[in-house]
Amino acid sequence: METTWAHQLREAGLRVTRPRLSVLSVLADHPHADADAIVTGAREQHPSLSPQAVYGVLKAFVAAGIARRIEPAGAPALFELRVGDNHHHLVCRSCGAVADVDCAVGAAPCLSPSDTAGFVVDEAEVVFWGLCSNCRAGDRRVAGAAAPAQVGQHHNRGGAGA
Amino acid sequence: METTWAHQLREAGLRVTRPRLSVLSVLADHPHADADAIVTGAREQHPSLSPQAVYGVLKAFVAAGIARRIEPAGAPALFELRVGDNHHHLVCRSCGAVADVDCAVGAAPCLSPSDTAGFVVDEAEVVFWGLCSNCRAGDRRVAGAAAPAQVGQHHNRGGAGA
DNA sequence: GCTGCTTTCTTGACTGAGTCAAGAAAGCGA
DNA sequence: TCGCTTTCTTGACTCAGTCAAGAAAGCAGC
Repeated sequence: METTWAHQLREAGLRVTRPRLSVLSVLADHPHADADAIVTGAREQHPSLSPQAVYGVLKAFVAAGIARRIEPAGAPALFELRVGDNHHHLVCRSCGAVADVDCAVGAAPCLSPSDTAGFVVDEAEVVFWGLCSNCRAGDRRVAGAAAPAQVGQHHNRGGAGA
Repeated sequence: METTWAHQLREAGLRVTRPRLSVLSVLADHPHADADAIVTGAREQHPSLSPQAVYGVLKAFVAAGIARRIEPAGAPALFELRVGDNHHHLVCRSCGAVADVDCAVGAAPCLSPSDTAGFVVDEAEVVFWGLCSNCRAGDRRVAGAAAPAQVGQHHNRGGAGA
């Protein structure tokens, strides 16, 4: 496994280091982890890892196109390895869980705003807000509680709706 | 004009105060202003206004449904008075300018992800990233710059392109 | 128009996410 | 294995936004 990561890093012109491999494996396990969760996870393999190193690693990954940064309103940035396909996200208002959705309405649907106001659009980012199945069940009791907690691991690739 | 604002505030069950009227008029002039810009603008009418007061006012407005808060990735939150219609936004990667777009593909298109992964979706938020006409003109000189960089502080507000 | 209660604003301290910089450590090519 | 370059560690810092307590202002009733 790590051999694969190492290969990917080299492909991207990055050096292969323990922190980077740790971060990659955390991202593979937790597809929508925030920086803090990544630090925690990566420390299992590399206990001395500093948060700043993780920020640096993530920035390098994003710059190299290995990872993608998503920033749901009101929550810290999340990172995912799935890049290159134009997929979107479902975010739970209650627990902050994030799930992937393949492009919403057909081919590259979202790239067609009705009026571009002179903009040249190169990407459409869609966030679907709602409640995940867990919170729907729980929310009847808790009603509104549960802060924008972190990163449900629940992800599920939608079956290529497009 | 201000009479209208006052009326709207009362309708929403809020007291009519100078800070609130100032913020409302700034929002009317600058449809996608961030908190800082609002403070600056509102101080023209109310020089002693504190940033915290503005945060409080904005929070009250959002809670009352008078204003809406939008948070493009990598930029401070923006506020707009246009609420109640499900419109979306065009954001310029280079200067951070924001323009409104009416709902993208017909009726309430975006509310139909291909696979909801168990989520109950109640809102779809769409952000179109690209370059505004100003930056396209300028960018030919600056070339490669304007990477997925961070939505600089320069907002060019003003009528937001449109 | 005045009084008193309640909401709102001002002041100041604080939190959390993320950045910047300098020196130490580690990776890679020869 | 050597030496150069990149990356990591440590620590200070910025910026957006929140929290709390007391002062000021708005509104309803008289």
